[in-house]
Amino acid sequence: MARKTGSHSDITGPKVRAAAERLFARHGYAAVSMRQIAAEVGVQAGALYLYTPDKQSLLAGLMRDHLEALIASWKAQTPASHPHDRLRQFVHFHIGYHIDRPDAVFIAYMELRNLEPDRFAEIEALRRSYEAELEAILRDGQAAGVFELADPRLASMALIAMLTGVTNWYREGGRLSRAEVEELYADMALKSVGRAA
Amino acid sequence: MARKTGSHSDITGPKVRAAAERLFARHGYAAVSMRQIAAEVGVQAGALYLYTPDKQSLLAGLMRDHLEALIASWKAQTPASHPHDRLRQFVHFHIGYHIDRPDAVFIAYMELRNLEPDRFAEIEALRRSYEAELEAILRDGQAAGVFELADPRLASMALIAMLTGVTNWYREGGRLSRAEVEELYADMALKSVGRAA
DNA sequence: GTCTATACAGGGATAGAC
DNA sequence: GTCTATCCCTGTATAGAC
Repeated sequence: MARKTGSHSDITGPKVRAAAERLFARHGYAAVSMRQIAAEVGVQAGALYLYTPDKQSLLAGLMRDHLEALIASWKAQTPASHPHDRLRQFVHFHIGYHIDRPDAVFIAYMELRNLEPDRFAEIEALRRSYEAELEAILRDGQAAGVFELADPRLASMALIAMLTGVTNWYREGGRLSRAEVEELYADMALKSVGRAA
Repeated sequence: MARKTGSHSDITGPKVRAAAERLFARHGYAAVSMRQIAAEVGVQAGALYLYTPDKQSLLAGLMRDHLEALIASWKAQTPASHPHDRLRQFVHFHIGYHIDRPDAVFIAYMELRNLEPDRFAEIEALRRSYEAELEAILRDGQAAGVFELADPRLASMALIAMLTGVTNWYREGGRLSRAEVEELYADMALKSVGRAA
């Protein structure tokens, strides 16, 4: 048996981050205290400062890690060759990824205003680089004559908002399965950038 | 000339609400203090309690007033007779109304979690009754054979999210005019519920 | 109606013992 | 690595003078 006391930085660090993520998502960054986070982890408030220089760094770290993992995960997908299939692939990926990480998603989209300018710019750049992936798909499809788009930038904003909104209402075990939800959104997305009905 | 001192409750009350709306939207409810609001208005913190019993009532009041005005304003529109035109009318109304009130919109969608259960239920009911207006349009269009919809409830969620997202990026005097934005969103919305291209 | 003054709880963060 | 203890600030809200 390993001894009960000793170094725990390799386990406590992730626990701190997990607790912060859950609490920030549930109550909002500003409404959560370091003491609450500490209580969730089972340590005293002062001990948190072994794992983060301050509260805001904890928030920024969660956001950065989430967005970097999101982008890396998308780029790891084998790209479908036709814009039509590629868009469908994006919809499935985006919804699936977001449904699985509601807390991280919520924080990354809602707590931006609690970052100081430098950190805000960094996180915002990550977010825009992800959005640019969708915009590229739309532009490719437009160039190939597959999509009918008056404005690819606006269309990418509209679609991202539509897709991300799924996290506001989707519940595991609800009326619609994940696969059904993904299919229905993909159908709407594809129709919205196609030729007028 | 009217005297400089005396009763100001008829003017200070609205100023308190306006300041709270601006600050809550900018920094988040939890991050804004009563002292900050008071400073914006030009009174002491204690004086705010002449206009609200507490901070949360101030928030709930802003939300309720916004949603009630939104719903009343939509119901005051002369309904277009065909589902197709009615949906287009909804898109124009929704975007126009939301672009004009970014602060109120932001608060009503983001600060729900800061309400206690009773107030949450009240505000949430208002929000759902507004969403039901869109869902009704979609169902009517489906029944009339104008729209092709696998699931009107999901489609209404998807469209509301898409439309409301415009407040995240639209800026007065930007690349696209209001009218252009409304048109482009209306086109996408109509295509998304139409027949597959 | 607004003010000053203040009560009292809780915030983030640090120091130093163990 | 975690603890207790604590600093100092800020939070909401109230009391009582004017």
